[in-house]
Amino acid sequence: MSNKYQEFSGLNLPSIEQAILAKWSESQAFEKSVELRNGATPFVFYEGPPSANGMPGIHHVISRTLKDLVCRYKTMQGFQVKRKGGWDTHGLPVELQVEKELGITKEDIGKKISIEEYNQKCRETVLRYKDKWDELTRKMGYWVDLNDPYITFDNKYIESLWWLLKKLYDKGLLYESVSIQPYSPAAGTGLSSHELNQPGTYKDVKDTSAVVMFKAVKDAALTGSNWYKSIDFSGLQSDELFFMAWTTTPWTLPSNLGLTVGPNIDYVLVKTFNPYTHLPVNVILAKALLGKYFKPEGENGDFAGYKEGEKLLPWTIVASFKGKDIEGCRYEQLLPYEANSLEAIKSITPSADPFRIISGDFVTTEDGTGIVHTAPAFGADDYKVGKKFDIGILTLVDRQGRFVEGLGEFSSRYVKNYKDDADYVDVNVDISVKLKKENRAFKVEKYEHSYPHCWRTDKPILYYPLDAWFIKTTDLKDRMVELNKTINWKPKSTGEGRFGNWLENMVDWNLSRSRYWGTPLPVWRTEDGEEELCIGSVAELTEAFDKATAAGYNKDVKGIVDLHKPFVDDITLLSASGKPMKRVPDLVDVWFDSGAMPYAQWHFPFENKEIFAQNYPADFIAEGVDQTRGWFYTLHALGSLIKEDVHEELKKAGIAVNDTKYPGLAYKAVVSNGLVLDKNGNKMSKRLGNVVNPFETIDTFGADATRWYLITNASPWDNLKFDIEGIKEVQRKFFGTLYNTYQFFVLYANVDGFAFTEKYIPLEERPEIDRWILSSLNTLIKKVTLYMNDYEPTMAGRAIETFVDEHLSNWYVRLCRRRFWKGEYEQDKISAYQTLYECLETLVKLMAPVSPFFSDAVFCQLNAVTKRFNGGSIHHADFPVANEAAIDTDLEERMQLAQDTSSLVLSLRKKVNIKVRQPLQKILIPVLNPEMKAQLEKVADLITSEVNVKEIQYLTETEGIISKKVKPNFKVLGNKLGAKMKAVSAAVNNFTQHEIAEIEKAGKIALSVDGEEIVLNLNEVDITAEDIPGWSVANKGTLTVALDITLTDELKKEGNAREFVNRIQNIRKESGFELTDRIFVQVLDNALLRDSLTDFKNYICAEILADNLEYVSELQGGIEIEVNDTLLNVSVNKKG
RNA sequence: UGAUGCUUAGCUCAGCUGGUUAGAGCAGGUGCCUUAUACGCACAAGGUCAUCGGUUCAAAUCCGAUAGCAUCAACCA
Repeated sequence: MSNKYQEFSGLNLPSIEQAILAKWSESQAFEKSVELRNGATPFVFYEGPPSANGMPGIHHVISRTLKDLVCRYKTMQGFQVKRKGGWDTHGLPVELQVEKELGITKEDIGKKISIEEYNQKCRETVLRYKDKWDELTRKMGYWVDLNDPYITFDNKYIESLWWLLKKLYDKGLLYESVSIQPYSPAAGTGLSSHELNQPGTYKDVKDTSAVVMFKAVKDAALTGSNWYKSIDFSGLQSDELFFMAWTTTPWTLPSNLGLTVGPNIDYVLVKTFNPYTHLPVNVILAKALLGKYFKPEGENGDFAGYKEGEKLLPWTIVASFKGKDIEGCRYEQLLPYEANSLEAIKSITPSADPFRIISGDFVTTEDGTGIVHTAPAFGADDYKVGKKFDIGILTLVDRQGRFVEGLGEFSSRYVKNYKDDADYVDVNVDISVKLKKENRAFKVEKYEHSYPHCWRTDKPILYYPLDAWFIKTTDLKDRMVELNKTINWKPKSTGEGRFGNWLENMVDWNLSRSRYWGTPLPVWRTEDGEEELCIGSVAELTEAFDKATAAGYNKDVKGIVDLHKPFVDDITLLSASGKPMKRVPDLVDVWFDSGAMPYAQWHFPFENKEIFAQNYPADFIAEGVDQTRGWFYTLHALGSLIKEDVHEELKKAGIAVNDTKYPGLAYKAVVSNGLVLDKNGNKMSKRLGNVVNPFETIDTFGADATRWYLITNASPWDNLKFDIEGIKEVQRKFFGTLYNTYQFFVLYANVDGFAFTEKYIPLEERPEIDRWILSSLNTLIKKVTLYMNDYEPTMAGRAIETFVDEHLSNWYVRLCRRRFWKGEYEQDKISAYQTLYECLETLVKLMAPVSPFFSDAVFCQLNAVTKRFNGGSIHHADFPVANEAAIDTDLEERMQLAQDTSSLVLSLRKKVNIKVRQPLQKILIPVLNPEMKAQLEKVADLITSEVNVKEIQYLTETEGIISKKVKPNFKVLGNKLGAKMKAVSAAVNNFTQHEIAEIEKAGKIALSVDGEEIVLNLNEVDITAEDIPGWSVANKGTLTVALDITLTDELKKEGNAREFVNRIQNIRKESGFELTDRIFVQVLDNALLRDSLTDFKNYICAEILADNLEYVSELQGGIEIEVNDTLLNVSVNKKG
């Protein structure tokens, strides 16, 4: 083992990473990092399963970086973090891809290709890019266990899902019902929301819309109501009242069963004329929408003189009332036929009580009339409100999109032109015409709106009642809302806002999908639907199967091999009464697959109950924000739904269960990261060609730089504008700086043989600057730990960046350089080495979670010499813990003061064009209080050497020398004075130097504002030194610095000497001399510089390691150099 | 259409419970190679804090409206 630190041969992150990757795999570093924490408190992480049927993109890198860094951090903190990987394998995208590749459509399945072959194809396709995913996982340094991943198509996985479904079924939480879903009559199929979200499905179309009039029935409820009694019928056109409702789909009118009003919306009764029939009518509509139908100039118009053809409708408001006042009123059916007779309605829904005014919150006064025509079969809202008020349901359109028989002249007509019939006559127009004629239409017009179309047939879809299976999530709503409050959401607003609202407005989970490749719903049913059986395990199925087989069924079925279609569909089971049962055709939503992963990944409850018990719930999960209503929801919903069953199973296994440990929560903390956009803020898409290839990025810039960039550029939950330039900057600025600092350390540590073998020098024996950087370092540890615990890696990373750049590299190392190469190897030097070593070692540990490669490389190279840590990788080490005793805030403050002072002096020098190499005599600093002076005195040496001045002069008694500025301390005074603040502020700003001196001396001053005497105390104003007349002054905050720019001959000479040294050093370097080579120098005598060189000869010789400096009158082969505008001939030679 | 979030320098981002010179980095500008680093350092310049209104002595910050962008949900009379 070498006792020399290994130097990097240039900063090449990708090649460093390759070496580290090789080492990791050879030493099984990941596995070891988990094993080392055996017996430690587990920190549970769930991997959201990616789908490997597509290529991974850069957005996967950010979410996986986030997951990885949390897991690595927690591991370093002493937790055991197992990370079981997983693959999402079912679902529509897989099917669509297979169909595309085979060139088939859904209709061909079961015809051109058997379901068995089709599903086989899906199974093959689904892990197509697994290799690519594995490669990315490896290269980006994502530590996840891919040796034993959960795979959602696995029989065991499906069996766990069946167990869950059975539990829900037994509790009555799994039920079949009708739901209103997008349906394409042209294609004869329901559409998933995914299909509805394909680009181009929403098109602007012009449809015939109608405002129709429903005639109120004067029954007891109506005439007995308060609002009816309030109407003065003497002024009315007639005693007929009409409710006006608007529709863009007149074909739904025969199926009308109710009218919905907003309970708190204001409605009015208006007397007027029907613009088509010109008959006098009284209509009811929302007050806010009057303007849509009536012109202001028609109000209280000439009723008597109104005749046909008159453009202006006279109208008068007769009465006003709220929606809730008319709730329950009845109206006459608009278009009565056989098919929608009350008998027909009752035959479907015996309890139905249709043709009433009902109320719903979804009603708005944005458009229409504020009264919504309600046909429960053809709208989700309609269905819901219809069900609530039990008005029945009529589906007078068949699955081809045709009216059913029994609708008179409309029977059998297509409600939209689904067949591309050139002679198609729009039935909506005919219905409108009929209503016009019957004095039942008030306004008919073409209305343009966007309407969804089937992506396959391009025909308009309609909303249609279809059978579907649901999970009754609404039953558990309160629990889910309560539990959500205990989840640590990052960012918080997503949990409270987006997710919280989603929970508040939750509807039952529509679970079923009419597809082929997915988890089958384990429900078997007799043909008449009377008997049903839900299967909860393979054992149950086997038993039932055997029973049915014994009864003579399943002759051609081999047995239970695969829980997918078509195999399970071939299985016939026997009902309790001995009838055959077939499986219902539905599959379950793939979101159920992923939401069930906490259980199914361990094949719970069939196996691994102890493992499950230790790994539930998750301490942390992270995915894209698009998963809020996806995975985050399904995990949460299932956690709530299945709580008691989980308790029961764990108890059975003798595992202690309580609500604190298993509250029915699937995860305790969740980070939802934003999207990755291109550098212009556009979404990345293949079409635009702005997709960033993660492999290229990592190969070119390294995973560390990429990860660091992704994490520090923006908070994970903000959208990230991905710009390659940003990665380059990170590489240069951050990794470059750290690299140089390491190389610097190694350069000298190798010379001196520093191996941290000397005993740790106590802080109080170290110089100020060492104590300062160690104080800052420990402050940094505190900050980083706090941020990391709060899932704020961005803040953590930025804090590390600042430390490396501003504190360590550009202050500590810069100021301490001499200590490393000058002098003997004794206490001060060792102190410097120990300090810098500690900084480097701690830093790489702090950054290890985010940049796992470079940190490990540096750490191992440091450790190879010092062997302070007994282990193979930084990821096996413990995260640094801050040493409070090392933190000295006063010290950090005064070092800041030194940095600020230096910066001000440099600024002044630049202003007057005097370079730093030219020494100056002094700077003046007005000190406002003794503390400030004391602080400055401690760092005076640092400042003077840094800015090359001889001394600092402190100004305490300042009246007359410097001019001061005073301003009110708004925070303090604002509270005290309130409204008088403005006047006082003006007065204070006008203080003379004398008044400022007075308040400083007396500690208070009285002033008269608006005739009132107000006493100001010293602590209520901020006094700063602003200017020193005749001096060059700069200030920052309360710090003011003046620079004496007088150049005496002495100073000039010294400046020349320094310039000369600089030139000689350059020559040394150019000549390739070793650092320790002694030289001798000859200078061709020059009158202008002679004094400078003689006076500072000793200094010069010491600096340039010259044994002698000779003045000669003649010089051959010399080099011409320029020293402050004077040319000089010198020769520099190595000695010996 | 709704919910949520965002809008601060040319670009990427800070700015805590309101307090008076709104901060960094990059790019651009100027100047600097003192034995770590020119892939660097220093300095200076860059702003109607999206717009309008309100609350307040005081608003980038709190409230309301508008516009634009984004995500999700929906598109319904």
